[in-house]
Amino acid sequence: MSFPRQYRRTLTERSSVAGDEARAKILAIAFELMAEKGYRGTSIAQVAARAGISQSGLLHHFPSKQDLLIAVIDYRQQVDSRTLTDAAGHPLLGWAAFDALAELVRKNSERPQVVRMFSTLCAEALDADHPAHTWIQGHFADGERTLVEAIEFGIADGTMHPDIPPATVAHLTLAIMDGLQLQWLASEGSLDMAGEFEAYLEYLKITWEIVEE
Amino acid sequence: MSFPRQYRRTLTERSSVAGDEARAKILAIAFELMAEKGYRGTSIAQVAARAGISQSGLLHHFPSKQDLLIAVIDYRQQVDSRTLTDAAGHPLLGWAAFDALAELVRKNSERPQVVRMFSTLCAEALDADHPAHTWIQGHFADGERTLVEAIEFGIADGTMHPDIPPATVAHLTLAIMDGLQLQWLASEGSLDMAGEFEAYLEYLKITWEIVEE
DNA sequence: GTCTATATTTTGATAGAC
DNA sequence: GTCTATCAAAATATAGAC
Repeated sequence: MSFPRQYRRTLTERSSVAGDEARAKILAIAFELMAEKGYRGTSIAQVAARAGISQSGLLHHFPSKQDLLIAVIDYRQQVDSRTLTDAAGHPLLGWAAFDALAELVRKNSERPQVVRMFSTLCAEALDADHPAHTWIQGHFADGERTLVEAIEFGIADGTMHPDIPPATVAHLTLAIMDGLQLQWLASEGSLDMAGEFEAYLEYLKITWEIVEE
Repeated sequence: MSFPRQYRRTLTERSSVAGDEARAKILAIAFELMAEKGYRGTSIAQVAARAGISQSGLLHHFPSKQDLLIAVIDYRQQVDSRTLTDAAGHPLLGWAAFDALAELVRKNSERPQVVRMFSTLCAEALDADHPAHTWIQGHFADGERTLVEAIEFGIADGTMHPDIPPATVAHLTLAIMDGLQLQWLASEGSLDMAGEFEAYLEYLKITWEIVEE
């Protein structure tokens, strides 16, 4: 299949290599800066300066500071997606979901920037006036729902004890992840975040796992 | 015992009622505002306006924005002190320390402002350039040390299983507290933070408590 | 102890040339 | 697509009167 020449031309022009490179560079620097200083602590002038572009040059790609924030959040979303899904895109259920979380924590312990971005923006976005407030509420709600479903499957499955309280274990598990991130960042990486989470998972299995004999 | 008149006079003047009231009002409003918007998101003009005083009037009591932040952190420190100590000021040890934490979580679940202040400033202060960076590092280090000592006492005491890993359990317990706070704030109080922490404590005791027969 | 006035930067954003 | 020039508002802080 081939496009008529005028459409081909349009496509080429819209995604010019130089343009995308500039956009990507701005986005990467905004990500880094907002991870460290938050949305409120980051100015578009700082981002522009580090990206080696003028402030107006930046605003050509992202018309406002909020647009830049949205792009940063979207980028993080992409980086993390499919973590709790299998190769076919189906959600992981039962203990597989918890093992995937342990895998995610291990992955995160090698990218402080991504962890920092979440911890910083998450706390900042607790404020109802923050542009990412809705995002963070959805993030927590999604996390809880996903884990609750995974646990309910584990009960039905016969691999988790029927007395396990799904919502409580979901809350505690997500709390451990977020809380360990704070300690890990504050300790400048000296805390073994992945190891501690795996220890938690081990105790969880001792308490609630049902193993076939 | 009585002071010579000139000293008495000095003491009276230094802590004039009107002055302390203004200071206290400014402090309360700064606390509230920084809890919501963080240090970077709060301007001294906003604090002054809400306190019904001019910007310069505020700066008479707190010479700079940083001084205001330090006062806010000190104030929180006072509110929370003696939580892990008994009436005589001695540290609580063994399971008593964990029970005191559960009590603290229950108390916190009735003062969102205090919780919000910690969660917001904690994340903001992860940045090495933040004026409260040293404070937050000390906060985490203190928390870990206190809990590790409490657990080691419990082992020596014979009330905790000798295989309990003190540092890991300390990290997980503090992580649960901080992580639950984020979820609780994001859910606008609909999550039962105290109940979930007590559930965690129950599992912890099932796993590690040694009960006399 | 509180005020008005002011200085100096920095902020987010726009207009318009190239 | 990137720039310079510019704007209006907001920021922290100081000086000095009362």
